[in-house]
Amino acid sequence: MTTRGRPKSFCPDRALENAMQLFWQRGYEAASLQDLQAATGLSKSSLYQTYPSKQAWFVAAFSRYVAQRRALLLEQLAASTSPLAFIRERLLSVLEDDGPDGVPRGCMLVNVANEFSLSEPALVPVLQRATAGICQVFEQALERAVACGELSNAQDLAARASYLQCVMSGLRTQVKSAVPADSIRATVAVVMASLDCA
Amino acid sequence: MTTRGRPKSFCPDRALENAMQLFWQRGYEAASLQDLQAATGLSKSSLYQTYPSKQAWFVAAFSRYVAQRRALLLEQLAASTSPLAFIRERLLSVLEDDGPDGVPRGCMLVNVANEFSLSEPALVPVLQRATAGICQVFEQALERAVACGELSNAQDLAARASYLQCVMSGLRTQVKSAVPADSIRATVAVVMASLDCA
DNA sequence: TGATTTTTGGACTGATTGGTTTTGAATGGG
DNA sequence: CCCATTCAAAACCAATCAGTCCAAAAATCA
Repeated sequence: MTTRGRPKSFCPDRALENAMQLFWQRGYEAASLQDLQAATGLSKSSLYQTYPSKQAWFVAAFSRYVAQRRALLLEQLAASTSPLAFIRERLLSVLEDDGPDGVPRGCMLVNVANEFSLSEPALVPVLQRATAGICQVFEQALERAVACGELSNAQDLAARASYLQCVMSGLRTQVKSAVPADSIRATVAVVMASLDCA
Repeated sequence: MTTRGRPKSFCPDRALENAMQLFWQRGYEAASLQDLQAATGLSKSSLYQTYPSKQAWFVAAFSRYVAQRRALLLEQLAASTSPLAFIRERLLSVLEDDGPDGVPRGCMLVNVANEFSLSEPALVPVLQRATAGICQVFEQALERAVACGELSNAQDLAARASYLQCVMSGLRTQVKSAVPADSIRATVAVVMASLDCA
């Protein structure tokens, strides 16, 4: 059972990464097969041999994004000395999110949720788990904040985590609505002040 | 200068309302001209005689939505005895937002912002003004809350208004991510508690 | 009646969509 | 050498897209 025939001449992982970047930036509908070819560098034949459809490419790319993003957040949290600073930085990061064309890419989770609403049953559980995953990271951050004395109110951390995820999504939409950066920063300040209120 | 020839047999306002409902539910790209014909009841010829392109129909429909929504919010605020209750009700209303197909329509402002990011220059000022308009309503509500003693902290009302608009958008995205209703309600509770913290 | 205008509906364009199939060369292992 | 596999490029598919155009019917006014 060894490999026979001509070996793959491209890296499937790299191809998927590039596809992910494409779908992230353009969404599903707006990204055509031509775009997908250009992004991955693969021919149409190779595309359809790797995944059987555009949809399959998309769900693979989206899953990749979800895993990557959660991992990145956890990494940033671990690297941060102050949990609250971590949260503030994450919220403020929506301001530096421009894609190569100067248009904010946003968070692919938010993008996908808004493009499909709940009309694609296959995506619903993925979306649900992904959102919950992000909330978990925020909850972990809040727990640490309590542990290190940055946060006095230790109740309902899960609710506050979901609240933070909600605010994050809202900020992303505001950025895409051309809300001025000062306003975004002011909102972040309100949110940070709200975290420690009785 | 009297009217000559066959009179219009349809109501342009009704047609635009129906077009608005369509674009609200489906977005711009996903709504085809056939859908637009079906929704408005107009023939293709009449469609293109009323507005010169699909884009023109869309911006007209979107402008209509923006005006209508702001008016509705102001009306609800005026009808409400408690400004804070008004805010809570608006936030919770994201839970009752299903379209005819059981899929949440969301807020057309949020939908448009996420579909186009900032890639359509013609939409940017419309989006910006519309978002600011919603914020104004929330700011008015906060002012009233201060006036009637429901809110003790009277500082930075504009920032808190933008914050509420942000939360609203975030909640809409969470609904489209299949976040459970209980979690939504918990988040709303956190937000309401945050409004009055020092 | 005649002039004018809007109606509908269908034919038609040219481009693009996602997807299939074919072809023939490249590249390996057995 | 032979077989298996993969490659890229192109042809091809039916469907759909937004948009244009035309013709004939219908409805009003002068």
